[in-house]
Amino acid sequence: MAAPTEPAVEPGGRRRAGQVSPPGCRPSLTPQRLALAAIELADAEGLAAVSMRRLAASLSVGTMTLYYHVRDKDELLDLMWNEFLSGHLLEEIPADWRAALTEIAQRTRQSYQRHPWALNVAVRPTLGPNKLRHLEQYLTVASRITDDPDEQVRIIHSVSDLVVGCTLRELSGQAYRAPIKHTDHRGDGPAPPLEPQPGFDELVTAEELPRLQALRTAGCRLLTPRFEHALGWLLDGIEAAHPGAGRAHPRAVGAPAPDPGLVGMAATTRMLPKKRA
Amino acid sequence: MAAPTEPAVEPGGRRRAGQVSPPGCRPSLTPQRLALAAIELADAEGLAAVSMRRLAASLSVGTMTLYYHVRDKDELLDLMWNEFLSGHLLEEIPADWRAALTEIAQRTRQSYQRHPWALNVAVRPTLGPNKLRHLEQYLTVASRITDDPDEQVRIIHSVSDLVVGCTLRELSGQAYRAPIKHTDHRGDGPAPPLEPQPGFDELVTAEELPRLQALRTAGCRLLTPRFEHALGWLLDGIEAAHPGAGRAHPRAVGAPAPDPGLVGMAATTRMLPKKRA
DNA sequence: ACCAGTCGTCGTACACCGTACGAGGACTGG
DNA sequence: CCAGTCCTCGTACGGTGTACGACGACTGGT
Repeated sequence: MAAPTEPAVEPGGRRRAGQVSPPGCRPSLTPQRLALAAIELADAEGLAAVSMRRLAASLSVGTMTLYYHVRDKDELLDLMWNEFLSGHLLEEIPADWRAALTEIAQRTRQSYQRHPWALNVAVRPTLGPNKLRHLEQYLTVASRITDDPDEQVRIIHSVSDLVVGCTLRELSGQAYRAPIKHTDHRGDGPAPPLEPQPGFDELVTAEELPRLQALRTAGCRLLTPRFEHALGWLLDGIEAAHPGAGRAHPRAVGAPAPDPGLVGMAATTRMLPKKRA
Repeated sequence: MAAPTEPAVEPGGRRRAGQVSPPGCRPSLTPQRLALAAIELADAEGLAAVSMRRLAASLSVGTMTLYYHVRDKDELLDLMWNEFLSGHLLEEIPADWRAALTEIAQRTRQSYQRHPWALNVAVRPTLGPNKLRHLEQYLTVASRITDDPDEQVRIIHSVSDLVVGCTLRELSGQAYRAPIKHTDHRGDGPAPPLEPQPGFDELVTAEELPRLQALRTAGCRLLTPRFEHALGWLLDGIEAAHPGAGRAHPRAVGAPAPDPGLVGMAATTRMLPKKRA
């Protein structure tokens, strides 16, 4: 309507469509730059610090200027999420599928640990280009295990679900706050000051929670970060379900071992790549 | 200082301590009632609708009244979280440990599906009484697998991590929104309207993402809800690592099967409880 | 040279949020 | 009668996301 050239802006849709920028233009403010600045802010002061005003100020720009490059704050979060996901990508994928899945998983975990705010964004993700690239890497590995596409998806999801769940628990656990008291219990004193594992010791009342009590007396910490065990078990299960999958160093599946704990360790150590293609 | 009786309120600590209520008192407004009303609100209109004003209005009460029963909005969220976790508790725990873990996991999933807002709260959980009860149930099962407390904790975490990760993906996936475009790519047209699996088809550019492209042409949906497979694999791995664990119906671990897909199904169907104690 | 139109920036204003502060009512024990 | 506690709540402050429209710089056509 308004523009003589054809594409430009369609009325109901996005604001700027092409933005291919006639050669000599230096777009000092791009959606990506916004996302990067927002990530810097979130890394430094948490996701709550990422407000449009703060972000604009950190870019020495008016608040409403941001809304020219980004439709919503939601879109800004999507861009942050997409940029964040670039940290999940491997440059090179190991040949052994167990090693490869392990490396992708650990890369993902490191990525989350570097940017803890991403967990809050992860609840509402969009399918961005980096997410697809990440899936592509996962799929590259899964296709070595089976040819069934549905099974590939199941494998991918199971691994990435474990990674996300574990990372979420660990990261949120390290921010544990003062606990709430037993509701349907008479209050037992004015509550002592907090321990390093806050609330755990005070809340476990022994007679109602015998197993937790036993755990406590055994000196077992509830917040153990042993992620490799879980992944090892899952990969063991996947491997057992796909005996035909080519592995560099297959082992006898289900071989009995004297100590159960050592079996878990064995599965874990085996995850390290023993050989490159 | 101010109070003649001893406990009452200590200056630096919580506001009300005992609130044991001399018999005939009907405390029409309790923290739990606040939490329940907030949950009702969140179920109906999402977590964003839970503001102190809206909640107070839904209780026909002044906004600041809430702050007598609750220190923060954070404390309100903690109470909601604790109340939400009561939905994870089983009345009866199956005798078979695989069946028990499966039932706890599925109960947890159902709980999240009923209250999707809980995922946003899950990022910052506190150790409330219901969380402890939930852990206690998990531990009851894990203690049948191994006597090593650390290993028990590892087992519990691996299962619950998988559950949380999977649930998070599923729930956030069913709220997929319009995707963002490839950033470092020339824009390819003004983007068609959205499909039921939004963005997936448009973004997969074939030459850069061959595996995803193959998945797409195979008609494979990316958002498959097959949670049982992942849990089956994980439990297979745990079982293989603990051959001594007493099961009602143990099977030959790692027995080769013709079709890998069917092995997964076999592991899945086996999870159903075959016998009660 | 002029001018229409787009690009990019931004000030103001509005509704909503969490909550600090303090006033005030109801009830209770001395 | 009074002091004290429990409970309620109105007002106000600083924060948020963003709709709206004004404003300058640049550009291509005439």
